[in-house]
Amino acid sequence: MTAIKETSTIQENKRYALEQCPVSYVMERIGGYWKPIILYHLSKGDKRYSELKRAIPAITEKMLIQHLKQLEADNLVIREAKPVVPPFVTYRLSNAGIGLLPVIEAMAQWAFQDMEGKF
Amino acid sequence: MTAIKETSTIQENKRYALEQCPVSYVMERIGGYWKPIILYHLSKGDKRYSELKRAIPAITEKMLIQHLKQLEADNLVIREAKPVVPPFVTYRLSNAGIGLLPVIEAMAQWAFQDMEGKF
DNA sequence: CATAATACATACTTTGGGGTAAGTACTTGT
DNA sequence: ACAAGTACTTACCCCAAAGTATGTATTATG
Repeated sequence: MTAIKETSTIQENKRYALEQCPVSYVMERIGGYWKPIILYHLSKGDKRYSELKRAIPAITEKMLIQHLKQLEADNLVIREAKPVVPPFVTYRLSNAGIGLLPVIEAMAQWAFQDMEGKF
Repeated sequence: MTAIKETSTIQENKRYALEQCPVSYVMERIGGYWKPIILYHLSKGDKRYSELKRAIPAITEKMLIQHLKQLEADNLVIREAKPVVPPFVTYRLSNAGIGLLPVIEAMAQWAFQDMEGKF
């Protein structure tokens, strides 16, 4: 989970951004290549780890759990593991994650309108 | 404006993300450290280049125009330059940019709720 | 005994977004 | 003559996010 140098300018700017701008605050949590896609899939229903993997063929396993862990740490998704073998792990949106649905939907709406040249 | 290697996996994945996920489509356009902040400021009214600079003290001039150019190329902001000297350049949201306001507001709402531990 | 399936972990490498620093053109004010 | 203000541009560097590749534990099944 890649250690972070606390002194770098980029980290200070990140902090600045988070304090100044609610939009940055959100981006910090759902940004990156894969998090939006994962959230989009989970917004359509709970999914097992392997289901997500199959649903997003282009993602590597490293990226998948890395982001799932971060989303879990950020309280956006909840991990549920049944103590069986082979493992059975389900991911679903938390309350905070569900709270993001209006954002997700607003984005989707804009995206489709923009794609169709509506602006 | 940093050349991009067209063959890299990361670029292919970006393309994949854009095609698969409307959320990624939006993030591609408003992502990064500074774009959200710039948009947030412009959402409160048109601004000159120097006004933006003063409004966001932590940003460097390189980052500021770089992102303004990208936002312009992405049709989110409109640049208007009066042919006077010293230069007088104004930036404002385009129709597509204005279309993003619901997204911005949904994000802001979520951010403030999350900050106050509402989830 | 070996392979498959599931859900990860971890060492190593790449790359592109962001940062630093300096320069440009043109005019007004002192 | 020189600094100050405005809106940029350009060359160079760094590092954190993303990618590659391989390994782990456990049990069922042929």
